Amino acid sequence: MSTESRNFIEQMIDKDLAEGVYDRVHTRFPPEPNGYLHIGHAKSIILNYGLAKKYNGKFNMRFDDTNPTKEKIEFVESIKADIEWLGADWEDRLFFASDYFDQMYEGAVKLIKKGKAYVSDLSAEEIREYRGTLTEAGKNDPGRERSVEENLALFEDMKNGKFEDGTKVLRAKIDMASPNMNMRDPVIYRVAHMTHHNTGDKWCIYPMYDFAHPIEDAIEGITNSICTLEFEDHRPLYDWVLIEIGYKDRPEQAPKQTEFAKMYLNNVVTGKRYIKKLVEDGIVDGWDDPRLVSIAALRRRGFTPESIKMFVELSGVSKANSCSDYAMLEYCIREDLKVKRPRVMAILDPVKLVIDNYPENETEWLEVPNNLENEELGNRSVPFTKELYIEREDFMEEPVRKYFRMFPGNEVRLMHAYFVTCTGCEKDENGNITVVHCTYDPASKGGNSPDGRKVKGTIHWVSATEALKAECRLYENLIDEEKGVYNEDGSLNLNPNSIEVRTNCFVEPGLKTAAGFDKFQFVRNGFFCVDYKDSKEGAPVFNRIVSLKSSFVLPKKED
RNA sequence: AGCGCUAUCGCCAAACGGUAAGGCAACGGACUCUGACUCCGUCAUUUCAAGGUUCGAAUCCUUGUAGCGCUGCCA
Repeated sequence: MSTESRNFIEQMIDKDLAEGVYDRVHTRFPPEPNGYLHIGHAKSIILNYGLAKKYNGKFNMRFDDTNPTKEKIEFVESIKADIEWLGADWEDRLFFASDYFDQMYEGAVKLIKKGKAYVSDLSAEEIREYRGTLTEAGKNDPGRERSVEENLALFEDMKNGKFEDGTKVLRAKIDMASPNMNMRDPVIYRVAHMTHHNTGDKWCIYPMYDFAHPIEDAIEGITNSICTLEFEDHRPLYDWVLIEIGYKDRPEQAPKQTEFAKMYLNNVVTGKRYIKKLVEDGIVDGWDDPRLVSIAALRRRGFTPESIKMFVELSGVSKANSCSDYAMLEYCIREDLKVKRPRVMAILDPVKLVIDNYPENETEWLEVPNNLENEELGNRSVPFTKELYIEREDFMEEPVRKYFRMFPGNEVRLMHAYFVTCTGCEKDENGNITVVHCTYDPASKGGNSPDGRKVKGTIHWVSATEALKAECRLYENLIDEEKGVYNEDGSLNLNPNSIEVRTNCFVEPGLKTAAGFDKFQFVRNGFFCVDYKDSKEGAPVFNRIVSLKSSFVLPKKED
C-alpha cells in the first residue's frame, strides 16, 4: 500500500490544520444501540480511531441514544465489546447522547427565544402534507407565527408532560420552500412518554438526530464529525443548529461534518432488514451466522481484528458508492494468519491410505513444527499409524499430466512424516476407490531422506485410528449479486447451495483440547481456522483447501 | 421532476493542469515440507459521452448520460 497517498478526509484535515480551522483532531464513533455491529461499522470505527491516532488526537465512544423507542441496553454492551475487540480505545471517553439532554433542552429554549423555533400542533400526517414535495415548496405551519412567549410556555408544557405523544412537536423555523427537504422547518423535539434506558422517566420529550447530533459533537469538542453519504443533505442543518445556538460562527469551523461512502461487499447480504428477515425465516442461524459479515460472525469465523483493519485500509475511503470483493477480505485474513498461527492438518474428503510395511497397532507421536515460517510457534505431537486418511483429491489412479501427488509408482512426502511410495488401490463394485496402498521408507522419518532423494509432492494426512471425527459445513456466499436477496414477489432468491454439510471429516486429535477449541472451520484459499469465540489471535490455519469457498467444522457430539 | 453527491482496469483506489500509482482478482514462469506461501513477469495509448478552453485536460468550462441519496414525530 502506498504510504504517501492520503484519503480525501486526511487531505481536508491537513488543509484545515494548515489554515488553522482547528488545531487538533478529535473524532468519535456514535452508534445508536439498536443492533449489532457489522463490517460497515468497522470501517467507521477504524476510520475515526485511525484519524485520531494519526493526528495524535482523541477518539470518543458515544451512544447516540436519543430515541428510546428503538434502543436497548443489551446492545450497548455488545457494541462496546465489539469495538474493544477491534482495538479502538476510547480511554475514559465513553459518552451517551442522553447525558446531554439538559444542554439540548437549553439549546432548544435558546432557539425559541431567538424566534428560530416554534411549537407545532400539526399531526404527523399534516406535517408531511405541509412539507410539500421534491418539486413543490411546502407551506407554513400555523404554529410558525406564535409568539416567543407562547412557544416558551408550550415547550415547557411539552417537557412537563402536558401533551400526549404525537400532539405537539418543536420545529426549527428555517424555510418551507428550501429545495433541501431537511431545511423545511425540521422537527427537532418530539413527545414520547417512554422510559429511557439511561435517563429513565426524567424526560418525555426527546430531541431528533439532526438537532441532537451537532450539539453532542460540540459538547465533546469533536472537530470532525464523520458520517455516511446519506447525511450529505443534512449538513446545512448540522451547521445551522451549531451557528444558531452559538457553538460556532461559520459552517467551515469545527465541529465539521464530512461524509464518506459505506462499505458494501459483493455477494454478501449487508442490509439490516434483509438480515433480520433471513434470521426470522430461519435461513441463517442468527446475526453471527458465518455467511454474514457482522463483527461477531467474522470473529466466529476466525477473522482477527488486524485482518479487518487491513481490509478497511486496503479498501480505502472515498465518496463513490462501491462494493468491495470478498476475495480482498479473505486475502487479509490469510495474510495476517499465515505466519502468525499454527498450521494444522485436517481431511475434508477422506480416503484411507494403508502403509503395508508399517507395523500393526503402532502409534508414533511425531513432533511436527507448527509453522515453518515462524519458529516461535514451536512444535506439536501428531499421531502416525499404519492406517491414515488422505484427501481424496490427493490420489489419482491414472495421473493427468503434471500431477505430482499420489499415483501408483510415485513417491511423495506425508507432510512432516515419511516418504511413501504408492503401490495401488482397492475399489468397490462401483469402481470407487476405497483404499490406497503404499509402502514407507523408515529412513525418511521427519520428511527428508538421508540420501538426498527429492519428491515432487507433499500431502497432508491424519491418523485413521487416532483422528477426531468432525462435521464440516461448507458455506458459499448467500446471494447472486445481480438478483438480490428476495424476489419481487417476496420469495427467497438465495443460492440454494449456500451450505453443504459433511459428516465424514477428520482433524488432528490434539485440536480437541488445544486452547479449548471446540469448533473448526476453513477459510477459502487455504486456511484452516478454529473458532474460539473471543480470540484476537485468530485460529490455527491449514492451507491448500483451495477449492473451498469457506467452511465450518464442528466435532461430533459423541467425541 | 427539484436539490445534493458520484462516475478512472473484473473489484477497490491514487493522480489536485504537465502526459494514468498501488492493492485484490486473473494469467504466464521460477521456487517450495502441501499445486499454498514467496519471487519474477503480463494486465487502462486511456479516465461515462460529446463539445470547448489550453502548448498541454482524468483533472477547468458546457451540455448530456448513468448510479446513489433526500418528501420519518428513525439514526
